[in-house]
This record gives sequence, C-alpha cells and structure tokens, in this order.
Amino acid sequence: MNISLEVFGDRWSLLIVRDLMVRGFRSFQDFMDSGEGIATNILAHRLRRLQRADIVEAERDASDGRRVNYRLTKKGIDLAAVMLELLIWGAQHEDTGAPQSLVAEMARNREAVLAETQRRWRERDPRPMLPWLGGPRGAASGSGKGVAGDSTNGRKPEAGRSKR
Amino acid sequence: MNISLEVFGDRWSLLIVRDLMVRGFRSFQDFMDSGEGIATNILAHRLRRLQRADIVEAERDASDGRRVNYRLTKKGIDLAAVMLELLIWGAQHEDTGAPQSLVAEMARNREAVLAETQRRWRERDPRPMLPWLGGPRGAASGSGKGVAGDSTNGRKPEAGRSKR
DNA sequence: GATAATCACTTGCAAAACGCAAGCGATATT
DNA sequence: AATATCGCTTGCGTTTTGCAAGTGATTATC
Repeated sequence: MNISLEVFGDRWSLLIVRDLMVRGFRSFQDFMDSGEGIATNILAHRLRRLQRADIVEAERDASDGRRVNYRLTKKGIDLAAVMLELLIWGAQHEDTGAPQSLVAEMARNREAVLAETQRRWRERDPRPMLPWLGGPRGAASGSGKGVAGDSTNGRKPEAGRSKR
Repeated sequence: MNISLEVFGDRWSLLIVRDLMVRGFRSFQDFMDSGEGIATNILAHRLRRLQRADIVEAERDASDGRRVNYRLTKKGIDLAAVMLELLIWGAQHEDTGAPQSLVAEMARNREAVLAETQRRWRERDPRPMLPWLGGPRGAASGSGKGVAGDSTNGRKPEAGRSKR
C-alpha cells in the first residue's frame, strides 16, 4: 500500500482516475475545462506518471491528430472498488454535493455499480456515471438518474460530445 | 471526494490511518519507529490535520503523562472499507509483501474482515490485523495468521507492549 | 534528589514540488 | 494563408516537504 501511495499520494492523481472512470473524461482539455483547477504542467506530469504505473494509457485520436485520448487500463479500472468506497465514505462523512439517496442506493448495490462501471469501460461507453459531477463540457450527461437501475439501453458509443 | 482528497491528498495521511487501523499504532513514537521514514514535523502536522477533520482523536496516557494516545474516531474507522479495497488492489497489481493467499481470502471475505476491524476498534483491542506489516515495536504481532478466521479469543486488552 | 532518558513535539534551513502565466510545435479549421 | 485548437514545456515565485537539531515536560535511574 505504501507503493500505491507513491502513485496516489498527491492531490490530483486519484481525481484524474475518478474523472476518467465516472465522468467520461478522455482528453487533456476535458480536465482543463472541468473547473477543478489543475495546472497544465501538473496534469501532464500526473498523466505521465499514471501511464508509467500502467493505470492509464494514451493514444492519438484517429480522426484528429492533435487530440490524445486517455483511458484507464485494466489495472486502472480495478480501482473502481476503492473509488466507490471513498465516494460512499465521503458522502456519509463529508459534505459533498452527492444526492444522499443515490449514494445510499449505490452503497446497497455495490456489485451492480461496479459491474456497470466495468461494462462502460469495456464497451468504451463514454457516458458519465455520476450525473451530479457533470461530464466533459458538451457531453450529454448520463441517462438522467444515472447508474443503479440504469437499464436504459441507449448503447450508442457516440453519445454526443459537441464540436471536434 | 474532492473534499476527502484535501485530507488524504498527500503521501502520509492514509498511511497514518492505516497504521492506526491495522497495525495497532497509538503513539507518536510508534510511527517514528515504524521505519516508514516520516519526519517529526510532518507527522505532527498530519496528526493535527486528521484531528481537525475528526478522523483521529488524541488523549494523554493516564499512566504516563508524556505519552499521547492517538485513536481513530468513528469517522476514521469507517475508512476501513476504503483501506481494504486499496489493500486488495495493491496486492493484485503492485508487488507488496502481502501473502497472496491471505489477501485473496480477505477479498472473498470482506464483510468479516470489516466486522473484525471494527470490533477491535470498539473493544480497543490493540492487536495488529495484518501480521506481515508488523505492529509497533515490542508488540506481539496478532494471533499468527491474523484476521479472517481469527476466532482465537484472547480477548485481553493488555496484549503486551513492552517497556512503558 | 540530582542526572539522565524518553516523549511529543517545534524551529531553522535547504531542497523539492506546486501553481501560474506565457510560449511552442503540430494539426485542424476558415 | 491566416487563425484557432490541442497537448504540452519552460520560467519563476510560492508552498510544502524533509532533515537535523533543539525544547519543555515527564519519568526512570543512580
């Protein structure tokens, strides 16, 4: 676990993983526009470190050569369980903006939430999981209520990021 | 979760919580002797911050006025689920010193592990949970194999820290 | 009962990490 | 051809970290 903390032991790394995992972020720009206020040099550095740790991988966008798409690896998506517990803890003990009822439902339904998270990852479904966090600018947020009871099978990979 | 990261977003805080939770640490000295290499000023600062966040509480030792005993609060012990998932993730993906078989068993047995963790906290049972991590200097490590099937009811709170 | 240890810190200082603003090269749009 | 966007890098000042030494209070030892 000491080793884990050499990767996560800073203010941004876990947040980056979370945004990739549940907010549907993919590009450098997504992070810059998210309002979280990470600086470009720090973001670049963290992304590189996460790549070295085999938690994130990068690939140039096929249809736009400027853009780089970041994505979690298997190792990265396996952090979902940690994320979920941290989210639940935060909702119980800190004053986050998370709707109580939804988090409670997620806590009751861990397995389903994790399964859905991994499904979206496997199928490259870019829709954000946690509506109240907001997805990348110009993306239609998930299916309204979001996860945990989400069987609205929109199923289309091109969920609508605006201009590119 | 952003808020959580204002408390955990550094290299040491989570480690401190873990040591209080699973290694049976209580005193400033326990941390200094643990070989993890945290500096005194940083440790003091982190402990104060964790106290302010109501994750840790401190109280002067009744029988030795120099000593301060640190202990997790309820909010602190509720981090056990996060810890456990992080431990499991680390064991699966990083090269920790954790015995694979034991971690696998913990993963299969999450509820029991969490229950036992909270039991030890409630009953102030100071025995460390994770033998391979080692408890505070001079403490008899947990009951051999440790948790997850640990029904050896030694049950005595004074498990034997050496000189004091 | 004076002396030495131990404990939980604090202080000073140097090194590293961080954050901001500006700039840069490559690609894409107009 | 000119301009905009994207993913960075560079410089520089501020903050955080780490190391070593020291301090005051309490306890153990001679």
